[in-house]
Amino acid sequence: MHWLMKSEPTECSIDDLASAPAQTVPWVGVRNYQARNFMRDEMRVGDGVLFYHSSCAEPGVAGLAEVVRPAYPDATQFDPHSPYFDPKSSPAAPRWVHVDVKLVRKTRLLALSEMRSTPALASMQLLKRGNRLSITPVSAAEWRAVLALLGP
DNA sequence: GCCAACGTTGGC
DNA sequence: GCCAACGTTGGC
Repeated sequence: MHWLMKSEPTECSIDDLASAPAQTVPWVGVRNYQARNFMRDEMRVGDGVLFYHSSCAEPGVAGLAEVVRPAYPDATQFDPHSPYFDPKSSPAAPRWVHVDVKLVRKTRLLALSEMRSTPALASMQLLKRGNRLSITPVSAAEWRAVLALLGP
């Protein structure tokens, strides 16, 4: 399958991903059940990821990545000093899990505005009104259309 | 900074 | 289980 994953560049940008050890980051901090369930139940190693910059001056797809580790417990939920701390979770019954994501390649920025004006992408969940979900599935056709826009 | 959209919380 | 209040997301 294919996915779109949002990241605020001030938290983790495509360049941060590129300079991370093994160009891989743990996708910690997701605190939404739908997004968690996608990672826990549906993501497989090798799945393609559109790395999307959100909450910034130029929102859009900034690169391609892939899932390299299946879901496992998010350590930040147990850390009282973390902004992602969840007092209702416990190591015995972890509530939040996440995958690891590895860079495939940085791309040109495919701006949200360009995505909106591309008919082949009109079905993307990202573009639906009121969408806030930080992880959304991308269909095979949408994936191909994005790759075509991004070029080699 | 605004605000629409949506998820979560908690009283009842 | 309902639903109002509140908090968050995220583009603009």
